[in-house]
Amino acid sequence: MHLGKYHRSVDDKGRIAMPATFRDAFEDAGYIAKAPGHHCLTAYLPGDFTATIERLESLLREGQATQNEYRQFTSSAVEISFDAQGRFRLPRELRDAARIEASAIVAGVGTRIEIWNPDLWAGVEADTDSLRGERWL
Amino acid sequence: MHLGKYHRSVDDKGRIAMPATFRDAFEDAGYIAKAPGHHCLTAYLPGDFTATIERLESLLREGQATQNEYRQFTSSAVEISFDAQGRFRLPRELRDAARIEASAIVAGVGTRIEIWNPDLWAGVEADTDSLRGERWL
DNA sequence: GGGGAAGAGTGGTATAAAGTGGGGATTTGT
DNA sequence: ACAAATCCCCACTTTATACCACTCTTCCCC
Repeated sequence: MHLGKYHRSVDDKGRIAMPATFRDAFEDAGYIAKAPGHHCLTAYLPGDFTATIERLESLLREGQATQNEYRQFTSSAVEISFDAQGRFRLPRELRDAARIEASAIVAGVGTRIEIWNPDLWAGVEADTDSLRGERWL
Repeated sequence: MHLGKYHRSVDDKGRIAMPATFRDAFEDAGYIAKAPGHHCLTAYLPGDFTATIERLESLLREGQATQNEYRQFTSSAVEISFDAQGRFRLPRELRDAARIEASAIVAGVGTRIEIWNPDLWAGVEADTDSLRGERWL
């Protein structure tokens, strides 16, 4: 399970340091894809990614998902690897899609890890309307 | 598995550079055919292509596919090879069929690789009606 | 509490690889 | 024989990758 929120710089080559807490879960590789709606990016452990793809392909065969849905998800995804300092490279295409420039928020969101533009992330924290913790605390 | 989206120029000789990520999977050769509906082209690894042909022939025997379907697919296909710079040549016939001119999108779509006219690809990405990622993420 | 070691985050440089454009010889078809 | 298409090199620009260097924090251990 992934927890915690980290602020990271993004240099002009698109390099981001994966927080050390998360890095150990990746065995030298991982995947990044646009989240539906493109508000942020999602980072997957290798196993989680293939499981997600298989779930989507299964829906595709049953006619529950469309070819364009499959195209959008797979074509937005990239495999990442880490350099000796634990950084990975975020292609410009993905940075632009999530409006990420000189810095980003890397957040552990339980089952997944998300990468946000800091200003957009502030919007998540400002959204108190939907907070109804009394149902689950 | 093929992932990622790449923009490529197509010169007046019909040459396209296969993205390096995909190129390694081809052992010096591959196949390109019109996708059903001809919205785009599909590139196959040698093994995937023969498997696709065999699947189609199997459907043909069972009466699930027509002879014209078989004719169209096989006759549209061409074998490709790569030059020293990793480029392959897209015959005019196929470029015209997919409305590809001076540039193209090469997209990894999981089990296959597709080649699109950039404007038509924009239509794929604009198709958000079908986005219901909550079912599989 | 102080000193040292180890790890985490950031920045820069050098080298290799990828992508693009073009020339000229050879082949193909008319 | 001629024009068009194809193939095989070569050259250049941009981008990615692998290293190396430095700072700052944290964590031991004395």
